[in-house]
Parts: sequence; structure tokens; C-alpha cells
Amino acid sequence: MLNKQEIEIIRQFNRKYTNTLGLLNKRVFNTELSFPEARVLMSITNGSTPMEIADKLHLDASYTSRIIKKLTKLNFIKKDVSVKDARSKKLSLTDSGIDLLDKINSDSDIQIKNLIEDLSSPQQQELYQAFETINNILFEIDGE
Amino acid sequence: MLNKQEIEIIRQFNRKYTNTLGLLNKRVFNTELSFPEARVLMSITNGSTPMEIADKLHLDASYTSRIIKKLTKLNFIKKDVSVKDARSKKLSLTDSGIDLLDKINSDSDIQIKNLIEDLSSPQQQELYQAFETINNILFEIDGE
DNA sequence: GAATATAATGGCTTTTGTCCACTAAAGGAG
DNA sequence: CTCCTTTAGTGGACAAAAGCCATTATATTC
Repeated sequence: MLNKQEIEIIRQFNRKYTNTLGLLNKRVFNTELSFPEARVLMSITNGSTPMEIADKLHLDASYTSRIIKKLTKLNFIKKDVSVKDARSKKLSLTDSGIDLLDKINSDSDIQIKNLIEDLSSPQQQELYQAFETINNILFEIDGE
Repeated sequence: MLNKQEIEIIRQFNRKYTNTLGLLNKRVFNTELSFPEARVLMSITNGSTPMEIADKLHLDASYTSRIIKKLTKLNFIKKDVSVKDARSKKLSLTDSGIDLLDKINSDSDIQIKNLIEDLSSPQQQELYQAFETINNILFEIDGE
């Protein structure tokens, strides 16, 4: 087990990265959507159910439902009743939802580039490796 | 500059770590304080001014003021008028604020330990190194 | 087929955060 | 020094984000 100083380094990271993510997620994308709404949109893959989204993002079912309702009204996603389970809905992005997602993704890429642009190339590589390491260890990669 | 796949790894980290931090910060400590209140408490060092806290945590001045008011009422911090600038307040923790901070710190340590306890010892070390690397590169260490 | 569980949703409330106006005190510029 | 502008802190009003609970409709289990 890590010692006290090592744990403290991780906690220090958490505190600072809370700030960083807070800032990144504030300058929300195209201002078309709020951050939680964008998060939901980004997490929808073809056939996702509202429950799956709520579980994945750790959102309340009710809150998730409202966000999905709004995204549907804005015509970014559509809801079809599941064939297998009439209680459940199958979500998917509309064409304009796909467009928006593309926009969000490219804007997010730019944010990341801004974050690292002042670093030297070796530092950027080292930073990238570190993120990849954490992804691998903590999130066992792949499973987006 | 990093390429598209590398940027995507960082974005993937951000998405997943948003979840992680969301969970860590939800099971808030002793439930005595909310997460933003705990954040403010943790950021107070002897002589901090409300403005400094607001800047550091990227909080609205008004919101910060209210949190400080509550922490003062709960007797975790105290406010003294600055000698140099009568508009400004100098904040410091009371004894019971120090106690609470200790409790929060030890609880936070436990959370981190839980997060990594299932990993092998080499993995924990690798993970720690990665966090340290990011701290160094992105936050230029030290400056808590 | 009755009891139980689950998905989605709406109403209501709380928490979190923003905006604006106001007070009091500094900090110039003349 | 006096006027003008700026800054620190605060409260009121409000908006956004998130959670809780009840309800409906459908599945599942016994």
C-alpha cells in the first residue's frame, strides 16, 4: 500500500484536477447544451436506455429522464420503445445530434490542446503517457 | 503537438475521472459539510482572504461569502478585519475547524486507499508515479 | 393470477451557483 | 485635501443543477 506522502500526492492531484475539470466543463461547448446535457448526449450509443445512461454517469433517474426529454425536444436524440421491453426506451442520436456531437468533440479537442500547448513536446508526451497509464490501471482501458 | 488519438486518450481520462471525482466528492466526508463547504474549509490557510479563496476555487464572490458565513457560524473558522485593509477579512481555522479538517483529511485518505486497494503493489506504484508526473507537469508541483 | 420488481416520468424540494446592487474602504489624479 | 474610480465583502433575488418521492405501466416471479 502507498504511504501517506504518496496518498497525499494523489489527493493533491484530485483537488487540482477538480479545478481543471470544473473550468473545462464550464466553458461549455457551443452553449447550446449545459454540461450535464452534453455529458448525456456524449454517452448515448445506439440503443442505450435511459437507465444505462443514468448508471454510467451516476445521475438520478428522474434527472436523466428530464435531460433526455429536453434532448429529444431539441431533436438531438430520439426515443423508440423497446421491442423486448415496453417499459424501456431505446435511445439514438439524430443526424443533428451526430452533428452536434462532432462539434462538441472537436471543441473538446481544442480545449485539451490549449491546456497543453505551452508545454514542450517531450513534456506533452510524458503527460500523455501518464494519462494513458491511469486509464489502463484504473479504468482498464477500452470499455468506453 | 499530440495527435488525435493521444488527445482522445486524455479526453477519455477526463470523462472517466469526472465520474470518479463525482463519486469521491459525493460520499462527502462527515456529512457535517457539503462538498463546496469542505472545499472552502480545506483551502483556508492562516490569513487567507475571501477573495483569495474565491479566486483559487473559481467560485463566485457572493457564493464564497455565504459559505464563509456559514463556516463562521458553525465555528470552524473565524474572520478578523485586516489591519492593512479595513475592507478585507483575514480568515483562519478555529480549533474545531482544525479538528474537522483532520477528520476530512483522514477520511479522504481512506477513500483513496479504497480506490487502489485491489491493485497490485507495482500497479499502485505505477499509478502513483503517473499522478505525480501530471502534478509536476500540469501544476508545477509544490504550490498547494 | 397475485405479488413483487423495474423503467420511465412528473411534481416538489434542496443544493449549488449567478447576477446585481449596495456599503465601506482604498487608491489615485489633480 | 477632494473628487473619481476601483476593490472587498455582503445580501437579495433568481436560475440552474440535482435529488427525493410517488405514480404509471410493464415485466418477472412465485
